[in-house]
Amino acid sequence: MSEFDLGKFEDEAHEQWIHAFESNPSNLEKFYLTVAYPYPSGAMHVGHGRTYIVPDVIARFWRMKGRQVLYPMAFHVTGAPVIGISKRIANKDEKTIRLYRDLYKVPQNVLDEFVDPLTIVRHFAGEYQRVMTACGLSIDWRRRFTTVDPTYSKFIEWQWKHLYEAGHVIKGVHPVRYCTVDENPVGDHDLLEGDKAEVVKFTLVMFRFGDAFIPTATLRPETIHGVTNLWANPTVVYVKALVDGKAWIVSKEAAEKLALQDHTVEIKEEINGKDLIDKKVSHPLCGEITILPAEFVDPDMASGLVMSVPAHAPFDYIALRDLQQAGKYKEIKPIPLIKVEGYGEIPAQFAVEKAGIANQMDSRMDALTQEIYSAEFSKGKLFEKYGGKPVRVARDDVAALMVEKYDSAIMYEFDVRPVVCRCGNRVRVKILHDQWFLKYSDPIWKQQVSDHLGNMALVPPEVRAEFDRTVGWLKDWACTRRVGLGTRFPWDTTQLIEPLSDSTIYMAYYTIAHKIRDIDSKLLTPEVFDYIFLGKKSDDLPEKKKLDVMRNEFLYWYPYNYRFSAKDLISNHLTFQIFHHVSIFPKDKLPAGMVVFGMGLLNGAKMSSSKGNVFLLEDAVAEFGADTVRMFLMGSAEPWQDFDWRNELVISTKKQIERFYSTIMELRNASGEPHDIDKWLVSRLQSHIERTTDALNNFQTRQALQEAWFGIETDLKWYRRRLPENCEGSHELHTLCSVWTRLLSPFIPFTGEHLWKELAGEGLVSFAPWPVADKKLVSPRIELSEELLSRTVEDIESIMKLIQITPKAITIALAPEWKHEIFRTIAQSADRTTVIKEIMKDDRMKKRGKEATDAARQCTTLIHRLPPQVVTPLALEPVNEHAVFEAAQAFLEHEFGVPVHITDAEKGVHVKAATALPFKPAIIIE
RNA sequence: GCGAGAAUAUCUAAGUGGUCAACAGAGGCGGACUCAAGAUCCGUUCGCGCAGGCGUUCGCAGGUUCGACUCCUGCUUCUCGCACCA
Repeated sequence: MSEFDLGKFEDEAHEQWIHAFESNPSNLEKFYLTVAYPYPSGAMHVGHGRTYIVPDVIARFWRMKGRQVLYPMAFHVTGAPVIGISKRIANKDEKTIRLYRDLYKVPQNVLDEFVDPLTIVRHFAGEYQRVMTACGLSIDWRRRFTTVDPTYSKFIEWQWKHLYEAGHVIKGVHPVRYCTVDENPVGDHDLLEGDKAEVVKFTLVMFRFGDAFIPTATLRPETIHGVTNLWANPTVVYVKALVDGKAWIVSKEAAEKLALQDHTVEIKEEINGKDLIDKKVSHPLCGEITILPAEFVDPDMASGLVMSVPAHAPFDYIALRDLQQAGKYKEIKPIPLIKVEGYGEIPAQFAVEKAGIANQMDSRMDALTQEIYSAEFSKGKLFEKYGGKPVRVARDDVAALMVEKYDSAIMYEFDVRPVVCRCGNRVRVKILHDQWFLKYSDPIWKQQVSDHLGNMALVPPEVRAEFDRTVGWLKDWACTRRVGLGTRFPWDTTQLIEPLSDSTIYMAYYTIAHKIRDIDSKLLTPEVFDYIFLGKKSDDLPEKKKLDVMRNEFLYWYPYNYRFSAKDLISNHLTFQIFHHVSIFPKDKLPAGMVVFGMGLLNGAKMSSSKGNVFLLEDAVAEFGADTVRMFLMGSAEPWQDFDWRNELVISTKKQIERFYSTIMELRNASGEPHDIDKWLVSRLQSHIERTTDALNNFQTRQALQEAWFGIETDLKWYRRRLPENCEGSHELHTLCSVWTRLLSPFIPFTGEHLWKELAGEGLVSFAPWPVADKKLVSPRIELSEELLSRTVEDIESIMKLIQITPKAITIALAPEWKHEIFRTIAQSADRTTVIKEIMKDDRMKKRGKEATDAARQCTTLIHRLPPQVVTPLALEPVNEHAVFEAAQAFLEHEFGVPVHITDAEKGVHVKAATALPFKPAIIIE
């Protein structure tokens, strides 16, 4: 007999699986599932493991159910991250090198090559395939591709041609985070600081100052009527600059920013902040006012100069109050212009005084400012003399008016600062021209997506709300980039197609990925793809025969049945791909379903490569075995729940597999004659088959394992206990071994293959038929009898534990027929509260008096306590309790080591016998 | 702040109106086996109880109901997303 050796099982299986999962169109019904392909910039950890093992278990399940299953894999290598990584490695950045050398264990000679970004993704793509294979993923690797393959680029170009023709691709202007040193837009992952910063749109209110303008930046242009002064910082150096030909006075920083935002800026002279103080400026909407000094004015905030509305801005109010308390500018009074319920005449004053704020350094100032802004925006109304409009309306009206008539401009700025690039430089807002967008805001397109989403199977169903919301909320998506790897944008080849936008319909590409390689990418015109995917015929298509083969592959496999992905992709990728599908493919080729996963934790903390809190998948497989890793990941939580990897739990999973293995090895040769209890075991097995199948149909890997593993194991324990002494199991057990091995093999395929051979199964277990429950083998009566017996055994045990005497004999007293009658009447009645009265109308019961009412009351309680699957059959037909216990007498005597008597409760053996009820005999221990 | 979910015993976690002191697993404790360890098996794991029982529990506070872990309202805490990017 061979030892339990996962490593050996793995070697054996790999040898047999080499080309086993390559999948071609056939006569069988297909099942096509895909999972979001990885961006291979580092090594796989156990969290990735689950992402790809869940679909594998499902793939293996459907394969055994007789479907032609396709599970393909590719690598997403477009985008910017590896560019940054290779730069950092070239710059000998310690942190990056440590991550790759020590955590990901990249050999030095390979690491040296990483200065070229493509080698990084190529290296890890190879690693991914190796580790995925080690995990036993049943992938058709012939279809592997990367998103920079020339043929793939042609496919993307074809897709974009359609999107463009459908009017979904539009050109626009877009403010981005921009690093002036790198001369590139900056993504989230390239920020040292300020990753939460948002770009906000300020209105520059232009105050006339001699021959120049002083622009002040504000989010609240409607408050212009309440401006009492400007604020300038006396310690800051300002500049006079020609902006688009007009003289502006702004901070030095602001001049730089404006140059990035569609303005020509020519600096003429420097002006010290203190020279501006007490100077007069004017604006048509508020007249002449004075520039006052304030230290809180930040030269790096927008224009570096602000207008002061002390009636409505707490900062302005306090700054003015401070100056006035020092005896200056006493003549300036706050000018209220907005009425807002609950904030008195002058909201800023009201709020500051209510909060008891002493000076501008108070930490509550920001919160207070926010509070007043929100209150005024949601409930405030301008005074009648200023138009009387609600603030939310007036704000946009005034802004538009100012731009139109009073020389105002727009300036973009971050709401949180500083924002710092990884290179150490400050990030600015730059307006990009020639920016292309996917018009996800298009209501017609949205509607098509919503309509189709309604037809899709979403797992778990709760995610539907989030999808619906995402579709409603999506705005236009900037879909071109200036840096990174990827396909050139057809209408502006200096730009690249953005990485999320080139990954929306690649599931269709898998169907032809292994064939299209044979065709020179130069021949891959849009007409070629039109033919393959849409069936549009056109003249002189190249390589027509090959195209027909691909057309057939596509028609066979598409649409995919299920797409798997982690839940964080709902708000982008998973929704994008529906947009693109509905735009390009006909209705019968639109995706059928999606399964959304939870996230992974490691020892209770979030997994994160950068924090070093990861456990590499390869190490896990080497340490515990692939089957152990698979079974643990599938069994610890359902796919959509978050899971937690803990080594000690994984170890016990390994023991379970070992126990399963040795049980099968032990049982497979049993050859005894069948006993009654075999019928019970076989009957129970059918329901385990059914429940495991149901669970996997619903992607519930945990539920399936509970049934297929613990469910069967528990029954087997009872079976062995019930087996007569000196009896080995019957040959029925061989069937059980075969069924059990097949039920578990999607989870533990390596052990499965090995055992399948030991059981002399035909071919590979990976392709063996999935067990089907046989209704003929289900016998509810036997299960019910066994239930009665096991409940009685439990009762005896619990009594024995309590009374702590050494028993000499046990008597089981069975309830008389009239109690069964009462039980049935109650169990069948709709209203269990009044049924007692009905029963007592019967003369036979009346004669028994209190004894009968007591029995009725006890039966009611009992019926409530028993599970419905017990009560329902009992209501129709009682169990022959005599027969059950007499057949089990030897078993009971063996269990308890004393003589067991079975008798009728009414034979007067003991007072306790009176407590006997149907399905709950009285127990007398002496 | 906005949107989507979640909260159950030591931990993971099942449970959508009476099958519930609450499936299952892990861990702990006790025992059997053993020279010993591991593995395996058995028992126990809210409190009380020398007869199969009783009491108090499922984030917090209320409510609906004959009856609530399950339904409703409010609160608290946690996770995910909120975009120019994998």
